[in-house]
Amino acid sequence: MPRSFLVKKYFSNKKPYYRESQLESQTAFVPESFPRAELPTQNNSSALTCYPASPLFSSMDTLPAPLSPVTPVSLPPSPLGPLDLSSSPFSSSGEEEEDGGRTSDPPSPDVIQHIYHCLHCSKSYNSLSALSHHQTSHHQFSHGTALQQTPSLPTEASARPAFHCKHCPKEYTSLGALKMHIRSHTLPCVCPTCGKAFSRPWLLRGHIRTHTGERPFACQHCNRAFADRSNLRAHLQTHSEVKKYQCGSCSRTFSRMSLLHKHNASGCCPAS
DNA sequence: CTGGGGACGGGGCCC
DNA sequence: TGGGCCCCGTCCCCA
Repeated sequence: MPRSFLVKKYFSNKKPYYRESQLESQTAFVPESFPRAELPTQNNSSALTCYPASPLFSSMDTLPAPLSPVTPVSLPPSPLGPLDLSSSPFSSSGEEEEDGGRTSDPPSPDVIQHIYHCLHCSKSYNSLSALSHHQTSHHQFSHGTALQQTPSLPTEASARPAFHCKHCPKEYTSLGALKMHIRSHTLPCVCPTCGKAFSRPWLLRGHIRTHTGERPFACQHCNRAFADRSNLRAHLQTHSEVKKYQCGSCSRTFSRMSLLHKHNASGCCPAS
């Protein structure tokens, strides 16, 4: 089960897998559908090239105190109006970095959109007033019901803000989560050896181990060592009599979820 | 086909 | 608030 607690996934869960052939073509691992995720290439020859403070996020860091979408008063048309992410280096021209202070450019509400969801139904609105207007219909309706556990009058607190990613359909309940997610599109951390880009520095460090051969995670039970802690954890399962993932039908255990899935797919548990 | 390893993505937690 | 790390998970490859 994915641990995507905060994200709604509307499309395939298939994750990008970067083949060796893609590594050879350094542009291949930047999905073309995300044109902003262009790799900074000029500094690739430097030691460890990572751009955690890319102008994109600098822009986001300079956000005014986040205007809560549930603020009951004077909600601007775009809660993130001053935010201009279009001036990121991932836009068509990095020269537009200097554009950060310009006010002529409209904000980019398509980068981060605040959507006000009705808690009573699935409808969404881009303004609190529209949501409030809509929710009056629920208010009127609830008067005729016996439901008393929730306030019949819609409150601002019931308007749940959502932060939408421009690059994909995902939405998040916090700006921080969205910013973290956006890194998976911008891929600011670039391997100096092969040019492969990663969303986070520690992912890059793990990748660099594939070049250096470093394996800091040693198994206590055998002489194997791993570059990745998760792989060590999976390996430790092989030393266990009773493995972590158990078939619900035959009680057979497996070291990995994927093996259990394969087992189920093979027909042991057709019902489940 | 199965089991295991390699590589990596991503959200949550902690500092 | 952001970075580092943890944990869980997936996908692919190979023996």
